[in-house]
Order: sequence, then C-alpha cells, then structure tokens
Amino acid sequence: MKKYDPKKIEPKWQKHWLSKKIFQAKDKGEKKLVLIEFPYPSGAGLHMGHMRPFIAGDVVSKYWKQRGFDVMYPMGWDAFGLPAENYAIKNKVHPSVSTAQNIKNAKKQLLGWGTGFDWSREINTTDPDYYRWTQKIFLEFYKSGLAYEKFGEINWCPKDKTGLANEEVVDGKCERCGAVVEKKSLRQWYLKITDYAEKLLEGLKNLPEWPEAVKIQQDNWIGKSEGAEIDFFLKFKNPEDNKHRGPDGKAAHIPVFTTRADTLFGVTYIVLAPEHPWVVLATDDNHDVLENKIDVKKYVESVKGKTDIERGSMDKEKTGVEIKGVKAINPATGEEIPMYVADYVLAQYGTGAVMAVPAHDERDFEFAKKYNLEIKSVIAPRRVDVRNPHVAGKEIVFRKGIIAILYDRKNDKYLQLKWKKHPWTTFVIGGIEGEETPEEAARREVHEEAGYKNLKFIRHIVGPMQGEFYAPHKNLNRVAHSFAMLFEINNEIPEQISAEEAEKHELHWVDKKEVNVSMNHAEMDLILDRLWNGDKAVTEEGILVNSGKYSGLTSENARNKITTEYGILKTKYKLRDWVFSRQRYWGEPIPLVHCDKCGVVPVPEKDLPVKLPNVKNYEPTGTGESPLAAIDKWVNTTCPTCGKKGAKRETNTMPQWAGSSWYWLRYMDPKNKKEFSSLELQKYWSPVDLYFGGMEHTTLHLLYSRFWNLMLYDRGLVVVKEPYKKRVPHGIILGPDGEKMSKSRGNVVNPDDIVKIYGADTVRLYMMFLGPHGAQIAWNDKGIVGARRFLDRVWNMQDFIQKEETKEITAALHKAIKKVGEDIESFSFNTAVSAMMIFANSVYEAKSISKKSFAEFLKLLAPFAPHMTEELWSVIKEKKSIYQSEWPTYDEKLLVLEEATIAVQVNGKVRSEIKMPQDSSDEEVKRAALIDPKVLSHTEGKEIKKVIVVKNRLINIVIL
RNA sequence: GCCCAGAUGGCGGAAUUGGUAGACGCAACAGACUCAAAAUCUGUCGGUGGCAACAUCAUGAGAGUUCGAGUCUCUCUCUGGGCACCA
Repeated sequence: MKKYDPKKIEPKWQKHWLSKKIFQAKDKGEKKLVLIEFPYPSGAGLHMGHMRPFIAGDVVSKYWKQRGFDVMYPMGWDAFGLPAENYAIKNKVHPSVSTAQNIKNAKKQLLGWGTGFDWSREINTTDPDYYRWTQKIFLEFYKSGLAYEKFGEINWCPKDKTGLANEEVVDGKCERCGAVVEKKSLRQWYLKITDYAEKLLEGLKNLPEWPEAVKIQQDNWIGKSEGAEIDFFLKFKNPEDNKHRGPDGKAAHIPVFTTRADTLFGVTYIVLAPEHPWVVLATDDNHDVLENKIDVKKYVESVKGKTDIERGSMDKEKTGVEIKGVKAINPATGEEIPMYVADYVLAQYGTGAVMAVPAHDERDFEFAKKYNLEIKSVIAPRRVDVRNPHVAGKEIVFRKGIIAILYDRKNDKYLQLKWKKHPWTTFVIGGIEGEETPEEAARREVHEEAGYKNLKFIRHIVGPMQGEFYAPHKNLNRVAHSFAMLFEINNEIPEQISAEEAEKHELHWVDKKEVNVSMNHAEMDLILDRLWNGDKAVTEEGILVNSGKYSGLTSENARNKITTEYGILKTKYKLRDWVFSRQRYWGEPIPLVHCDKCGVVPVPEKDLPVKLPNVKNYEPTGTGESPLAAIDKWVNTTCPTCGKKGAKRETNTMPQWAGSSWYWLRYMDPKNKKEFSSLELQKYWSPVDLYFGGMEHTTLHLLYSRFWNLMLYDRGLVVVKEPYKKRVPHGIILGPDGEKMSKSRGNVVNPDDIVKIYGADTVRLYMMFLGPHGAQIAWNDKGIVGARRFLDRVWNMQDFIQKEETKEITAALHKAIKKVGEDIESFSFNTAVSAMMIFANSVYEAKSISKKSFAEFLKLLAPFAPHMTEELWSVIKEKKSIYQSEWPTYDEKLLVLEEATIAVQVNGKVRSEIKMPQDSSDEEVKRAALIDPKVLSHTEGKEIKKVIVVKNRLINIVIL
C-alpha cells in the first residue's frame, strides 16, 4: 500500500472530473440548483471567507448528486467594480485585462480545492454578451416606468467619487471604502423600488425556508408603518395672505404624517424639514409672507450640504427656527400653534412635516424643552394594580389625585408615609377637590398630612396616570388620575398635624435607596423613573385625556376615530428609491440616448449591447460626471428615434449590484442568444433550491435581486415570484486574532498556503469541522492536524479490509449513514464529520471491516474529501466515479442494539445504570432499578412517591 | 434607544429538542515502539474532597416552572450583528 499523498492524487482527479464532465448538469431528471454568491475576482485572489461557503455548497451539491439529482452548482464572476478600475488608473492596464487575469487565477484556486462547479455555465458580468442582457433588463424597468431621471440631493462618496444608493451607506459611511458620505445635488437615474415595497414585504411571507433573521432585517429595512395624514391649515398675520387658494382649491395647509393620531389634541406646534417645499417656496424671492424670512433662509442654508453624520446623530442637540408671521391651526382644538423649521425632521420620509406632541414624543419633548414650547399631556398611561384589580360588579368611581414627593435637600431625604391600618408605604397622596389645580391640591394635602406650608415647587414628575384598582376600605372600584410632583422643604419646622391625620400614618424621612419599597401604586415605575432620571415624554399608549369627546377612549380606539374624522389613512415606507447611476467607468453603460427633439430614448434592443468604449483614461472626474462624458466619439450619436445627429449617450454607468441582480437566471440558459433565459429552462430550474450567502447582503443584493425578479415576473419574463426557495447565511471567517481578516490588520490567511501543506481534502474537511455553518469563527490552524490524521487513518483502513466484520461495525456504519445524511441536509457539517470520525475509531478498535462497508463509508466521505475517496474508490476496483454511485441507505433495525443502557435517577440525580433488553416495559425497568444496590443505598427506608420511566433511556425514582 | 443572534472545560465545539452535560477534534499528561527524536499506537483528561468506591459543585448571573432544565418563563450582565431623529 502506498502512503497517502494528496499532492499526487489531487491534481489527477481534478483533471479527471473536468474531462469526464462529471459535474455538468444535464437539464433533465429531478433537479437541484445550489447557488453560492459569485465572487468579485480581486487581484488578491479568493480568501478563506470564500472557501468555507464554497465548500459547504460543494458538499451539499455532491451529496445531492449521489442521491441521484440533476445538480447544478454554477460559478461566475461579478467582475465590474472599483478595485479593477482603480488598479487600471494606477497601472495603466485596461480593467478587462486585469479582470481576465484575476478570473484565471481564481478559477485555478477553485479547481485546486476539488470543487465540482459546472464550468460549462460560467458567466462574467463584464462580458458584453452578458451585460447586453443586463442592459435589456434595465430597459424593461424603463418601459415599465420604473426607471426615472431626477435632479436631487443624493449620497456621494468623496473617495470613490460616485453617487451611492441608500443601501450602500452604513453608519453614514460608504459601504465599500468607509469614507464619510456627503450630500451632493446631481442628475441621477433611479429605480422605483418603492413601488415594490408592498410586494417585497408580502413575498417574505411565502418564504418558509428563509431564516427569520434575514426576513426581519428586510422587513425592517422596508419599514412599513400605517398612520394618518392630517392637514394643518395656516393662518398668516397679514389677512391678505390668507385669501390665496392652491390649485386644489384649498387654503394654505401643511399635511403631516403621524402614527399617533390619538395624540392630536396634544399637538402644540408643527415642524417642517428644511427641504420641505413649502419652506423653499416661502423663502424664495417671489414670496414675502414671513416676518423672519432671512432667519429661516439662513437656517436652511446652514443645514444644507451637511453629512448625515454631522446632521444625524441623535446625541446632537436639536436645532431649529420658528417661522414667524404664520401659525398653524390644530384641527382638533382650533388653537393657533407655532410653526418651526428644524432638521430633526426628515424631508424624505412621510410628508416632510410632523405634528409635534412634546408630551408623548421624545424628540418633540427635547425640542419643546429647548425652545420653551407648550407640553400638553393627552394620554394617561394605564396602570392596573394586578394584586388588587377591579372586582366585577362593583361600582366604578372616578377621582383625581396627587402624589406629592417631598425632598429635604439639607439631609438628602425623601418623605414617606407608613399607613397604620394598611400595609402601605406611600408618598403624600390625596384627592383633588373642586376647581383645584394639582399643585394646589398637593400643597393642601401636604399641609394636612405633614404640616409643611412653605413648599418650593420643583417640577412636575408625571401625570396624569390612570390607575385602576379595587378599594377594599370603600368597597368600590377606583379609576384614579394622578399627578406626581416634586417639592422641596426649606428648613421649615412643620406645624402640628391634626390628631385625626396622625392616627392614619407615621412620617418617615428616608434615603434615596430606601424610597419605594412597598408603595401600593402600580404607577411607581413611571414615578421613580422620572424622579431619578428627570422629566421625559410618555410614549406608551394609554387612555385619552384633555381630548374633548375622545377623552376616556383607549389610544387604539381613539386613533381610528380621529384618523377618520381629521385625516386619511396612509401607509408609509422607510425604503427609498434606488439611486441607480454611478459616475465611474467600469460598469454597464446605461443604454439610453438624450435627444434634443425626442427627449430620453432607449437604445433599440438590436443595438445592444452598448459597449464600454476602449479608452486610456478612466479617472473619475469628481464633478458628478462619468469619465465617459469626456469621450466625444462615444457620447455623440444619432437619435434612434428621429435619426437626428447630435444626440448624446447617457454617460452614467450602472452600480455594482446590477449584474448580480439577475445572474442566477443566466446560469439556467447561459448560451441563449435570443433571450436572457428561456422560460422553458427557467421552468425546469426555478426556483434556486439553495442559496448560500452572507448576512451583509441581506438589504443589498438579496433585496435588489428579489426586486428585479418581481419586476421581470410582472412582465412575464420570469416564471416564479420569489427566486430563492431557501437562503442559508454563513458566518464569516475571522483572522486568528478573532478580528475580521484584512490586509491592513495583516491577519489574512491564504487558503492555498494551507492547501499546499495539508492537501485540499484536509482543508475542506477541517473547514467543515471547524464549527456550525452559521457561526462566525476565528481561523486557527491548530486543529487542522486532527483532520489530516483522520484522513490518514481512513487511508490506512485499507489494511483492515477482511471478508467478515463484526455486528458492531455494521451497526456503527448504519448509524453513520443516518447521521451524515441528516447532518448534510441540515447544514450541520461539523457533526457529520465527527460522526465519520466516530465510525473510523470503531473500525480501528475492531481492526476489521468488510470491503462492502468500506465502500459505503467512502461514499459518505466523498462530499467532504473528494480526491481521496475517489482514489480509494478506484483502488478497491470500482470503475465509475464515486459520484455516479448511489448514496448508501441504512437499515433502521441495525441501528438498535439488543440491550439498552438505562440511567437510574433518584430525585433527578443519576445514581446508577442498568442494562435491559430493548423496549422493556416500564414495570420491568422499575423492578430492576429498585433492587439495584446503588439505588437501594439511596432509597432504603424512604417512601417512594413516584416513578417516571422514559423508554430505553432513563428511570427517575422520586422519594421524600 | 429599538430589533436579531449568542454566552457550555485550557481551546474549537456536541447534546436525540425537557431525560445520563462535555460527543468529536485540538492542546496537555502518562505509557508502548525507538539508541534517540518525530510519526504512530494505547490510556488519562471540568472543579473540589477522597487511595478508592463515591460524594459534591458545575452550562454568563439571579429567580421560577418541573420528578428532572444547557434546553422552557421572567429579570439582569456581557459579546456579536442590524437599524437608528422614519414621527
């Protein structure tokens, strides 16, 4: 027997599989399409982060092939992108040349890993034969009215010198290069993904095999919320200005969007975004309706051009300016309320204007505090005393009350009352009588109960709150609205309190940390939070107060009624339209022509592809123009419609994400010259059965490609609504230091270096053994020798081949067949590997295995270690490829041993073990367990209360 | 701040979904082989006490449900990921 030498056998089988087309899909039979996100062919080659998911996909594909499916595991190149272009600028090599070189290298790597990709379907997004279809699909968007041109402020990466989509901005920085994203006003092409917001959301519900985390993340990104759009009419100081009517016949008004229409009576001002059209209009040269037009204008200017980071962070103090000379009318109360312009309101969301409810919205609260605006509570948070709830049938009596918190600054203590007849500790509490204000009532109660007269009012704590409880001493159900306030005493010597009051409770001055302990109020959470942390908005829902006829309703109930009475129901999404043009060279040209006479004209399909011109200079201009704009020969063309000369090509290119938004469809029909993918082949291959990919693409590629697919589906060009049946995210591989692998950190591990030392099979096996597929794992090569040792042992198993084998080996094999199959199906590759190790260990112990069993075991190992298993397969004189053999089956009967080992517990603690025939009855097990000496030592002289038997596993004897 | 995921030996990680915690691998230690080393093979390997049988503690912390909890419930701490003035 030769020694196991991966260097010799691996290249041999790699060539063999390629030449015999072992892994080419046949377009017939029962299909499985396994997709892995195709890589960008960078100059540095493929790294560990690629290898692990690629191998995972390879394992599943090979396994399915052995199960007899027509498996397609395709590969291609997402080759447009900035690195190639930047490299070109630096080294004066055309991007297509360096890309071709990189692809060649990457492909060599993949082959060296023993992967079974179907190379007959290889695609490359930068190939004109591919991107002609990307351009054609863009034109489908254009024809559906889903691609439009707009001048507006967009995200701009100053380093990459190009516009960015919303999805490409992470924490205010460029997703690719990390530069702080700026704002720039540019002419851009957009794709109307917002038209598909609802469909994209709906589609998620029909993807049972997607991980919840992925669906939730997309759901949040789309950000649907339902609310009311309510008009606030304006009243100008100058009566003449109030006479104007808009095109809709209505007087001047500002529509606002809110999800909390129930708080309408608490609106004390409204706020417009600086970019709001009304603000733009009111401050332009043709209008003069404001008293402080210059101030407003100045503020708007100061905000303009700020990055999201400068403008956005929540910890930044809010700024704004009142718009003077005009008031808004609260439609519910009729009150005239001030108008502000402030950049905490986003122009892009809702209507770009909000109704401010400082009492019930944290942001409005913060702003109102700063500018001294009215804060009006209209929602009473509801607190039901669960230990003392309403008793059915008893009268419900309403009252208003106060909670007065007295603070003694000198001694740093708070006053609490200990009730003598009830197990209560409270602050000073009492009712509000007649026309009293809460503060007056509080002062009166404090005087009566504690004798203090000269209180200093510090602040409102919280209120009203609605407490609901049963009052046993009065035999009635209470609904109490209470107001909590903080007072200080000033070295005052309290007056003697009445005997009657003294009879009720004792007074105690206590430290901050002693406050509360047994307060009989469900509202304490709110009171203490505000007392220690300061005043805040009450954002939770509750019962309406101070809201006219709606007072007393629940928030939910009132919201529906107020929405219908004062506004209209509206649905809004956080999702924004996709900024689709880029000001760079190395991308798909957008196939449109601008003609003076005809406007924007699509390039006719017969003229596609619009090829990228071959030029010497790719430098981005940084002005917002693509480098293509400088190439007159390419830009100037004739109008496809009127034939007139002097028409100009669109010079922007498409983003990175274009080519990958439909690539799986091309794999199905890669050579088609007439269509991007025939419906016939799509019907066979769609949907993608399994899609491996990174979490980081959840709101980028994964969302974009669902959008493209839905559009194509609506136009009858694609056969399924959702392209990917099952999505499997993989964890990223970190460097040995537990940090993300990156050149700058110097912790990048090159997979090919490891392959050179141990062989591809060992690395494949180890990558799968390293940990669960979904987890992010730090690479360490300490354990890799274990994988190699295992393969050596398998190789040496040839020595143990004999005519006969023991029953135990047969049982162990069948156990492994079951486990490995199930684990591959559930992507638990690490435990599949361990199951094979366990089997190998038992063969080593028995030192014998039949040739048949050895062959079966090789099949199990084949998806993980293709070269070695193929080699051993040929050594034992099998003629066809191991992948043309059938996956082994197991016999359920052989899995079960004759004897079951049953754990015996006493009171849940394992005390002994007994061996019983399989499926012994509960009675038999009980009898055997109770006479076990170890058990007896625990049960002797004790009464047995209960016995629980779990078949073939365990018995628990419960004693007193 | 909100949403999602997670926390198990010296390390990577298992645990039939509520039923013997620590499978499998790495590292470590001991032994065999060897002149010796490497490789290989055979054992030991969570903590504490004990020669041992065994006892006892132990799955981020604390409570709870249960005959029985790594697994379920609640509270908290920490780590990773996503979103973040979205009204």
